[in-house]
Amino acid sequence: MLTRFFCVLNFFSFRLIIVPRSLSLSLSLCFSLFLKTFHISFLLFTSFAFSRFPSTIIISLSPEMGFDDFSKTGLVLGLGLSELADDQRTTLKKKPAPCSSSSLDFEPCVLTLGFSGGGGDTHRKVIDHVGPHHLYRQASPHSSAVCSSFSGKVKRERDLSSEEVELERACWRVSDEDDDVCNNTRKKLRLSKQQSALLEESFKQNSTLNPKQKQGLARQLNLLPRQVEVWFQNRRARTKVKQTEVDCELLKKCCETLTDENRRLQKEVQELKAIKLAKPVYMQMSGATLTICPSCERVGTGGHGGVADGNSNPKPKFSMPPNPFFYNPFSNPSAAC
DNA sequence: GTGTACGCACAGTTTACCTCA
DNA sequence: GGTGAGGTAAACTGTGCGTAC
Repeated sequence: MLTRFFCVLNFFSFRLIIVPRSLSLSLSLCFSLFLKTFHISFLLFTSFAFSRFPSTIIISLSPEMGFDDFSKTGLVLGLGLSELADDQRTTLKKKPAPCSSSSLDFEPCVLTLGFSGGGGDTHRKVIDHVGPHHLYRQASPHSSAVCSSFSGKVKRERDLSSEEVELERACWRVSDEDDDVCNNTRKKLRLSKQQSALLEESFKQNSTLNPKQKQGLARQLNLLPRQVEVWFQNRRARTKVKQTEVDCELLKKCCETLTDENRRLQKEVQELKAIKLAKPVYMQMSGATLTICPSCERVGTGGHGGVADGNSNPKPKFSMPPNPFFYNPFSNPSAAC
């Protein structure tokens, strides 16, 4: 229904305009909160939030203010309802939205709050973006990160039609830096060798940073504290992965050693069983101590020659351990591996 | 004691960028 | 030189935990 009618609703000083959705575009309703001199006027205007389009083009339809007024510095609060294309639905199914509408296939809530900068020096900062199923806290330090909260879901949907590309180009283009905002690209920082070396050095000293250290390091490296924080997080993760790989290799070796040991012991058991069947007299010898030579794996009651040979040797050269021996690779890894 | 807000660390994921066949 | 595969690492998201109020 919304796609077929143009509806204007007046509420006191507010004007709500519902614009028909065209092509694969979606409709969003945006609230603009303008801070003017000592009074606040609310504007309600519509915007198109193209379903395949990460940025929201806001068209001011206020009777009191034109687009120029809108571009003045102020707060912009946008609330959008965007209908999803089929492929987007598929994408979203990967991360099911608890509040998704099954019948309308609307992203139930797209809320943005930010500053609308004026003229050629716009400094917009999206504070929060409430997506269809979660709240994004926008903490990215870059101006290019203004749209980065959209980058996760929306960037996968960047196969825009030519029409939409043209519209995308028409979006806020204020400075070179903000081109990234329009293009919705996430520029990736590449740390210099010096920066990496210093970070590594700091990491060796301490794998975690307190806020003061973080600030100091960031200043020293000419980076943002957030970037230093992220680097340390990723570095810790890499360390853990490496350590896990080392542990895995160790366990593999232990497993191999234990398998060999098990094979040897089973063989030993078989031999003992065979000896028991062949010479049951051993078991009838009172006071005799059954011993095994670990090197030649022969059974005896005393000396290395096996059965006591008549020479009274009070102390056998080898004997079974008094208690069963359970190997623990963790308590004694070096012995087995 | 309980609820809330905040900060931090971590696991997992995404993605820009690089290397190499 | 162009290209795709795979790897690396910066950045992001969600979650859990501790702490202060």
